[in-house]
Amino acid sequence: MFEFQLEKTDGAARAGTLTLPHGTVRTPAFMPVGTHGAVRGLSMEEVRRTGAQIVLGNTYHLHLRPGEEVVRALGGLQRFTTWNGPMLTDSGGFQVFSLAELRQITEEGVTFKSPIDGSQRMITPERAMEIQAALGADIAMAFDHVVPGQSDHAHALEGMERTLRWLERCRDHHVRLMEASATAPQRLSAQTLWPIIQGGTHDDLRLRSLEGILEQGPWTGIAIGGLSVGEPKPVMHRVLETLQPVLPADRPRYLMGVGFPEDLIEAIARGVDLFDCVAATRNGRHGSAWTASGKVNIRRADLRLSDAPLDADCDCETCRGYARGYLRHLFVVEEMLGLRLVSIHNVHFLVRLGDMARAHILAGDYASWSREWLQRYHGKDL
RNA sequence: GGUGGGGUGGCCGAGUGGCUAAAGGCAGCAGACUGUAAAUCUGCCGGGCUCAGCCCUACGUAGGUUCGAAUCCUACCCCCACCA
Repeated sequence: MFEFQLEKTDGAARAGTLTLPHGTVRTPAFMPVGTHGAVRGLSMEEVRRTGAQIVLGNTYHLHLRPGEEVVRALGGLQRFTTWNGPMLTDSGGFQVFSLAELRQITEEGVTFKSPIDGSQRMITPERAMEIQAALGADIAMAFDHVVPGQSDHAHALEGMERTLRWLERCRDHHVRLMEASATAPQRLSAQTLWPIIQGGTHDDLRLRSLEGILEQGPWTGIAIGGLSVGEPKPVMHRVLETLQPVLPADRPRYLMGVGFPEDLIEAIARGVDLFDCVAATRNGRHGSAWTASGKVNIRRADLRLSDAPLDADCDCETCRGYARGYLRHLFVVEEMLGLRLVSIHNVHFLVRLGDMARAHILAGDYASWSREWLQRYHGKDL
């Protein structure tokens, strides 16, 4: 039920198929982020039409609202959201990083001051597993401790070791929950747990993190966390290169929170199979669109009379039907359709990028194709 | 015709003698965003230059008082309200 078949490698790049209870995912693949159980601005029907194969949800946010028991009562996240396909929930570990001012870390877990009503919420590794079990996604993520990209060795070590200790608790509790769930009346489908490599920008810590993870058991997939959190791109590339040869080849690798189109291209070249990132939808809402020839700010004045689609090479709903001049107009008048249309395009753009990469890995020409792709992308901004 | 209120940068709107090229907002222009506290945030926004500075032009119009005026005085023009 949690199988990964590696179909082809091309250099370090890989094409595979991940089989999950709710469907299969052909990799490399971009996973749109649906924090609150919705990919911001899009209907699940629209998400499907972008070609997305798997969608994320977030433990922290869904725990606060509507509460995991509500989701469980309504049939689990897949049914609740009408996505009905493969899903993955993030553990709330990223909020340890992004809500740094509102939380306190102890060995037991993390206390968050809810930005919604100010109430104190404790998330422990065990709680993160319980919440995710109730949400019922195919893949649950371990509760980790993300440190900023510029963290020194000592701080990165602290986060990495804590993540490792928490992983053990996550794993033990997850096993218990799955056993209990097998006989429970409100049984949701099986769920797998993925560990997360931490260690900041320090290669030795990254390797120790992976080593510790592999000691704790066989996993159906492994995630790389704590990247693109403020460190320079070449540093991220170096960390991926360090991990690539020692990661188990027969397991999918998920680079968390990445990324921009160029990041996908570079990370795929370094052996990554799965991605997620909020940039597609956030930038979409902010009027920034990705195209084959670079980034376009759709509010730009010189697009006023443009009759061209956002991206001439794109076959998404937005590009098939709408001109840049009209999209610009929608942003200028703050019509919400504009936010949605550019978000749809951006999500489709990354999904399609994954598809194209896969095709070229299968064809064995990923290196030359990606070089040309990057050249065109960085060439000029219009 | 009378009485009262008011005319400030593209728009709205602070400002009653120097610290005012003039608060703030809007509009406009440009940019940022990476496991979503984000349909958000940042910068520019009278003109010109040999630009951390300098020079023009500016607070209805014209004149005056003053070392110095968007701010005080006089006249005129226009707008609003009420009364005839």
